[in-house]
Amino acid sequence: METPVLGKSTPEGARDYLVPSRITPGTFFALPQSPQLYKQSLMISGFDRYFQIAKCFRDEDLRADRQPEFTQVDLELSFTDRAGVMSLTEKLLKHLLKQVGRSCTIPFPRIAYQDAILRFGTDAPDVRFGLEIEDVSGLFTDTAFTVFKNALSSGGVVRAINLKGHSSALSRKDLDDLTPLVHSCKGKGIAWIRMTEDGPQSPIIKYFSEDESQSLYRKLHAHPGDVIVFAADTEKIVCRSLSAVRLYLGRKLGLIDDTQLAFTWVEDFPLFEHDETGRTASVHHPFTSPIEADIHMLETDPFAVTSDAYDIVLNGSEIGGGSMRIHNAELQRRVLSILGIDEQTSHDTFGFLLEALQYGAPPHGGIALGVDRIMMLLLGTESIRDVIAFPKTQKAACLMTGAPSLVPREQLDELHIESIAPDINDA
RNA sequence: GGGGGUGUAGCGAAGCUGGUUAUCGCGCCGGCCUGUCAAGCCGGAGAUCGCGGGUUCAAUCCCCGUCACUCCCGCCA
Repeated sequence: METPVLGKSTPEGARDYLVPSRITPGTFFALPQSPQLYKQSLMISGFDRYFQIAKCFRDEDLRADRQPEFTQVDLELSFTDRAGVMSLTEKLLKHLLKQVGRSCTIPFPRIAYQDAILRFGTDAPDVRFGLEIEDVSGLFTDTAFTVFKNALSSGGVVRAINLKGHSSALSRKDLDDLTPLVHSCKGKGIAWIRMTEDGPQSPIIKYFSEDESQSLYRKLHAHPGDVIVFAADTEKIVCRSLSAVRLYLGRKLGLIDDTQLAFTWVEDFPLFEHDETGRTASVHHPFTSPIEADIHMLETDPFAVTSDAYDIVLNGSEIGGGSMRIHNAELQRRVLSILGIDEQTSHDTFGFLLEALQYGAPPHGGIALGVDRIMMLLLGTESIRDVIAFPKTQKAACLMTGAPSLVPREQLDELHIESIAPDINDA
């Protein structure tokens, strides 16, 4: 099934690519960030299966694994559930791997979002190696060590990784080299303790009480030959920092088997989060269903509500994500209302969906898999642009054709557009 | 918007602390040889060292600026 590319701009999610309408002055189409609303409409209208190899567009800054136009295998099923989508996806990927002479065992392991964040510091964990993170905040509630004390008293956390048995492989300089890495994650620094036969060596150990040290070693099962690294800050910064440290050291210590394909499901995401301005936003998108058991606390405790969404991760890269969708108009209204999207805006933007839901929609859900990222991982390349013909540069330009480019003023006039950018009309 | 890296022949790279004709591989051109199959041998062309400025007797190398590409943070699923 194919769906339109010229669609409607929606307030949620990434920045849209806009296309001006010549026929209706002053109005714009948006290129799809995903065919989400179309495929749901198809389910509601009675198609029980859908798939599409879909081009998607998101006007955000680029990364090694991200460019603004990309390709998804987009699929949706009615009368299914999370297990149904997961099972289908696993079979699809297994089949795909077979075609290219690789293999995997299904079902894939699953990890809850909160566990992923705690143990790996990220919702896209690379599970090919250990070096897992442990929370040690509880051991330092009354600590004299100001760095930990300040982090904890302002609501932060102290977490650590025990680099078991790697002490001899890590010089003092190696440990000091972690500092700039942590700085790049907005962290203030990183502390470490080296466990030796002659006792712990560390610039910070002198600030710990005997109790603190002992319970720390017990909790982390620390023995001579180990090195413990710490971060203390807000949870977000600690996770980001230790995740970066973990990956860096995993590579440096040669712990990552790059012939391995380690798939993981990440599930039980929260339904909502605070966006940068502190407002309530969808973690996934506004059509994601909460799990049945949490619906009752949507209004009373929205941030505790778990969503029926799932991501699939391969070797530490998110290669797809999906969810069960809301198939009830009333529930959809409640969620939009919690997101602060007023009745009028809901109606103007998603009215067609709300109306369709009213006629009785089947339970449905699906997933979208990132084709470019999967290709990148299967080929072992380091950039998504290695597997895209005519890729965009980091400034989202096409070097070969020179797009984007200036256009003659007449063309703008026809589209009822006037540019405020300097020199734009001199093409 | 912020931080880091890179820019040397068509392509991929080397060039230590500034010092005579900027090096190597692949490719290209010419010749020789050859039962080819990623051939071999000999010879050759090809570089405003991203661009602009500065320091210096002397700059690919140091400094400032600028452009491009790239990695990361913000942003994005």
